[in-house]
Amino acid sequence: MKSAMQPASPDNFSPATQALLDRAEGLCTRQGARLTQQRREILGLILDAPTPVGAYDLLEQIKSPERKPAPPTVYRALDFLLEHGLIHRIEKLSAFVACTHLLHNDHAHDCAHDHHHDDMCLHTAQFLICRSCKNVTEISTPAILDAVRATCRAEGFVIQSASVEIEGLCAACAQKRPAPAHAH
Amino acid sequence: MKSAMQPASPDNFSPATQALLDRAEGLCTRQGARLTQQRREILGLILDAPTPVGAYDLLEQIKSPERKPAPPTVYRALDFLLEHGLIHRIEKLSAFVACTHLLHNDHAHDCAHDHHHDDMCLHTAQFLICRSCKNVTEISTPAILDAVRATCRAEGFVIQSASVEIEGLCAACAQKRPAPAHAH
DNA sequence: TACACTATGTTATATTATCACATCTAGTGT
DNA sequence: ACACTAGATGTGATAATATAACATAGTGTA
Repeated sequence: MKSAMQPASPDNFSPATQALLDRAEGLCTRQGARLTQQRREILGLILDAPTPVGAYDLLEQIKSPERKPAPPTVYRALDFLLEHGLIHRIEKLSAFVACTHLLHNDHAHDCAHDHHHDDMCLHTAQFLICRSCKNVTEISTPAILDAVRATCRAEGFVIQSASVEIEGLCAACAQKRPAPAHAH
Repeated sequence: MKSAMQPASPDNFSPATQALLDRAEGLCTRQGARLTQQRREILGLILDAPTPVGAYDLLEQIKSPERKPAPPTVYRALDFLLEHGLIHRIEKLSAFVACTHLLHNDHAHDCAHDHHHDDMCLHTAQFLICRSCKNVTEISTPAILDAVRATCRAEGFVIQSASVEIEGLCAACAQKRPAPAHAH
């Protein structure tokens, strides 16, 4: 009677989440890395969260009567997930979200290298952050990335990573609470 | 004999910096705000720093035998300067830089509203962050901003602020220490 | 088994930022 | 000059985020 409402702690993830975790594991294996239980759990919690999660939120969530992990446990897992492109850090929020490449089942099975290889190696990502509902949407607009690349080429700047964080109101929230047309 | 080498603490700023501070004061006045001594000092230190400065660096710098300010002193000044568009926060570095609009003397005297009004109200900024020499360059590429705006329009997202932070190697450092052409 | 390598546990601490409340100061109106 | 008010600053405590350093345990391989 309660199995459906269990907290998602020690691997009580939904089948959908498990499927994503399995995909992530595949990605890691191909990179010669291991998605351990610990990392899998952290990634699962991030996947299931409706909005970006802070490191200390995760820390609380993985605590149990038997296990009282310390911050490094979480940060190490986060570092791993970041390095392997499974999650992103939203700088403005000091919080973490799953990479959409992982989430989008569209071209499911061998999506492993479906996204542009460039984009991966550049650790590039773009986010729309809603200040009202706290939802964060990862977008992949070639136009923005192209503009960034063009600028860097012009400056002779060698890009290693680029992040675009746009704060404001998402379409849904903008309707409910439209931005005041401020006079000046 | 030592006046030229004094630490830049209690308003020992160069004439050039003083000029910028005066400009900043003008900007504030027009906005009905006051650039107090304290705020002026913090802004001066940021202007004079070669690279972005952390809040606690500033805190150390404004300490003197007579004055031992606490963190809120610095953060309050920083908040003020941010709100009035005189500085930016580099999220990836948790550090602060002067806004280039303030620095560029090109069209000097009444530059107060020279930059696009839009850009100011949007709190928009773009940075090239060199991981080698730590220099940060603020760029103002219309192409990037346009691409961002176009994307948001398409999504129905209302932009309140947007930041683009690009990490890598500046032209100078890229030559000295070229990025390894990594095999895969 | 022995070894090397990776991952995890554990304690302490560093770094960045804010809260809450007291005090002071500058401008305003009388 | 006076009192009033709003903004600015001082002060002490604490919150929130992140890392260092070193010990231990697991995993794959010769």
